[in-house]
Amino acid sequence: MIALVDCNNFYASCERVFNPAIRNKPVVVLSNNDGCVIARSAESKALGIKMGEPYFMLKEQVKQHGIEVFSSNYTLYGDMSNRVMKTLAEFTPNLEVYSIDESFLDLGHFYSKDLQQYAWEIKNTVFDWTGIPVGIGVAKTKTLAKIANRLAKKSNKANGVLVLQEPEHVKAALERTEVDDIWGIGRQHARFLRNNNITTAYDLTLQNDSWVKKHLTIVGLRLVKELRGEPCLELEEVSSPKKNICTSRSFGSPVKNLCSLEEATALYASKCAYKLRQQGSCASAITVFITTNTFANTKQYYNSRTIQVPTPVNSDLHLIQYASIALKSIYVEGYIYKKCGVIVSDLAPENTMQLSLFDGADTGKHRDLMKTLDNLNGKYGKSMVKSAAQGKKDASWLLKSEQLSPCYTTKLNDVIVARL
DNA sequence: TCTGGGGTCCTAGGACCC
DNA sequence: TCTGGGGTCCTAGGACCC
Repeated sequence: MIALVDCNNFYASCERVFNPAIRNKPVVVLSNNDGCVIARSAESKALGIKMGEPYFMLKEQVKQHGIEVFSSNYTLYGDMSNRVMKTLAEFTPNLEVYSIDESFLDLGHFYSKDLQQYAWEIKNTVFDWTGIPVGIGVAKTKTLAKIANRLAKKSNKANGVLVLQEPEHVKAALERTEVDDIWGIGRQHARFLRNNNITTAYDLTLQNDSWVKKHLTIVGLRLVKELRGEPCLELEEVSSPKKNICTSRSFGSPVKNLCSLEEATALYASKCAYKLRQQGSCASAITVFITTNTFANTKQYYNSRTIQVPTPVNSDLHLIQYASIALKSIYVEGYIYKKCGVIVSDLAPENTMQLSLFDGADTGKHRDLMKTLDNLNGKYGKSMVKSAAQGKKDASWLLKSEQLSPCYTTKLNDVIVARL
């Protein structure tokens, strides 16, 4: 049996743990740049606030209902996530951390225990140890566990924990689940299924395998088998290294000049370089893209450029150099830019790197330099030491984060300031 | 005025090989 | 009218996830 443990309204719950004054108030957390709503407490959902709603369209409601608004604080959420996952690891030797707020737990070894009771023990312990409320669904496959989890949260009777084991319970759950709500069925496939009179998960399990494969590909067929109780998706306990890494942001205020774009590109290139080093990879291709604001009624421009490099790299300085060349080749004056980003691809492990015969990249020197840089920044705070190309920390193009909460769990200084 | 930022996998079609 | 039979690799685009 597999359990899916999912944190309720995760970002909003994180804000509440350290701020008791907002525990019974409606809370929303905004996307980067304070753009739109990405997390809502139960009270905010009840007010009808939608996922992805632009914040500027919400200001009246915020005032009217006293909604507590927060910029997203990924330092805090990442640390809280670690605490939750560590707690979950106490309950099983086999666990897959699926996202920042979800984990699959293999409960196969506990068949003799009462699963319902065990799930409750997990739920209560996570809350006691971290302050984060979770929902738990238990079933024979990952896809069914997802369905159980969803119903666990919806049903008053289940109250956050649902075990689907008996065939009649599984069938009832499938009949209560619309195709749109199945994990792995997105908008397009849901519309297609509805057009074919398949409206519930149960309907889908009755379809013929070859028809499913023809229209929903092999991915859809696996999904249908999982719904029927046949496991097709393994628990992935070790996360495999990323094949692409991207860092991109919208600007806090519109950008026209090349100089600001260069600073932003340098910053994102160095973030990509850091992520590469963290997973022990080097990149052979570096892409830079820039775009105007697609929502605005102004002249639009989008372009990107990919540079293949002779020797794979993961040094800030190399990445920044290549990214700058790419940027200059696509920059056109006269547009108002909203966003840019850096993508690194063709990744290879750094210890099996193929060196170029004609390239004097000084790989060893850069490796030592980056190790020192990472050590210093790890000890004294990120961007303590950085390339001058990244510009100053008060640049106007930087993200808007006007309602940021303190990093309660990772920065002592933040907490002291907050208390004062 | 103001609309996020990451990822993965699959398929079809083209170019190429013998 | 008829015009082989395998393959591989790459890319773009589409679908999905959080």
